Amino acid sequence: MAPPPTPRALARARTEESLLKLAYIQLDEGGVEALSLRAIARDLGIVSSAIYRYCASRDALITMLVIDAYQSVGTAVAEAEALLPRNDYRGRLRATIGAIRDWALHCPNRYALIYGTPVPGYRAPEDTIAPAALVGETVLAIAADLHTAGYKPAITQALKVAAPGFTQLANSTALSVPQSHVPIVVEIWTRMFGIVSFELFGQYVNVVGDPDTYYDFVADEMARRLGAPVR
Amino acid sequence: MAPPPTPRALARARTEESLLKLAYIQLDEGGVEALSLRAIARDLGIVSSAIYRYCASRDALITMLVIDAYQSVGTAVAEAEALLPRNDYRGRLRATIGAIRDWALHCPNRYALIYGTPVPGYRAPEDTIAPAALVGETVLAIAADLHTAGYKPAITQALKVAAPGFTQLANSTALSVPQSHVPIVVEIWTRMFGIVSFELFGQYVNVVGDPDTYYDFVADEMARRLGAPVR
DNA sequence: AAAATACAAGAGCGGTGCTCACTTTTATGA
DNA sequence: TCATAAAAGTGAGCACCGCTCTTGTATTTT
Repeated sequence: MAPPPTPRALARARTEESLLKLAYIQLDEGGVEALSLRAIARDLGIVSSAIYRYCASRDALITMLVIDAYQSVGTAVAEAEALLPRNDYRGRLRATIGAIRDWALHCPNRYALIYGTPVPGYRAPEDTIAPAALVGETVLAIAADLHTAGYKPAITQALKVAAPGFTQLANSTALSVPQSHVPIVVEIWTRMFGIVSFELFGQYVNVVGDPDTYYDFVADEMARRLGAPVR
Repeated sequence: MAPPPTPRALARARTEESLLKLAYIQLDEGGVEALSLRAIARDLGIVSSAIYRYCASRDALITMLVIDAYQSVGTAVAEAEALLPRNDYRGRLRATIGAIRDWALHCPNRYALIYGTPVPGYRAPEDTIAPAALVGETVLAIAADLHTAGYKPAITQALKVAAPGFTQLANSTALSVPQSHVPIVVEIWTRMFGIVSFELFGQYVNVVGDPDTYYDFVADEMARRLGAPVR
């Protein structure tokens, strides 16, 4: 079925790979703004106009990086969270936010790319939706396990908050989370990135003196919020 | 004491004002990326190099806009929150996050400027610290009033989270908030911007179906978190 | 009135994204 | 096998950007 790849196809694959690698170097070193197709072409040993054989536009390049970044952080989170015993709910939450944080500190510009200001004029294409849901899925799984184990969050009112995406996710992944818990999951999911963003974007400078302790603090709060037993 | 302003000084003041006005138009219409000193010079009827008489660099321009934006949102929040009865804590929290949200939706690019990705290479100068604290001050005041009124948040553990900035703020403004409540204030303050950022930056697309209800929901949660009586 | 200061102009440097006409290389089907 | 089509690469060019530097002019200040 698969015909042997022609030399040209191989060369293209190599070039595309190098292109992405160079793009990441630029991104990591100087943020989105530093992304320059001309510079990539130069490093690729190619004339500036030839780069458009491999990349329709600067925005297209950014989209590739966005998707890749979502997958990267999603995987990092899933792996970190998977290391903990399933019934250590607080630990799993701590691992989740900790993995987000570590990933973000490790490649801040990639984090900013997906959780910071959307790049101007750039509308996220459909392709980014699925990978963007990865971390939410992890949180949802923790909530589902809690529910299965019989732990209940303190739902003090029956506010019907429509959360179509997460509800759909819960259904499609066969995670058993009651409808009424979904907004809480959205809340927790939001809080995780809110905290990491504030730390990374400098809002915590002179505000939070000891981030590690603070992360422990908020992880406990999240666990409590979801009804998990806390040490 | 004030010598009569010379014609030249008047002209300069006028030019500086127009410059800022034009900068805001660019910012509002196209985001930070659209900020172009050359374009401003053009609109100002001035040659491109002459703009540097009024603005040391593009970064300097951005700094002006950043400070102004912090003050703008801080004022909007303070005014909205001031309208509510002092003992309607839940309402005050709702008004605070609501004002942030309204302001952000009204001028999304200004919001992104201060709460989104820090602009590349740009380090926030000292001048931005004070105005950046305005919203935090409002939240702190609500917490202080709650404390004075005898309401207590559920502090379940004596986690010592250093929050120098807020603590200092509490002292300097003579707001009576016990040390142990400060991390909770930081948490609430973070949550507010986390939610607005997620909405504004598109993370809630296909996730939160009804933002208004969701904001009501989270405001209740914040009130409860701070120990306020909820309807 | 003279000297110092502020403002404006214009040319220029090196950089960007992107297009277009063109040549060269590679793959494929008659 | 060989012509033809498709893909890759070239180089010139357009319109923009931030920023610098020199030169000339207008306004203040001494």
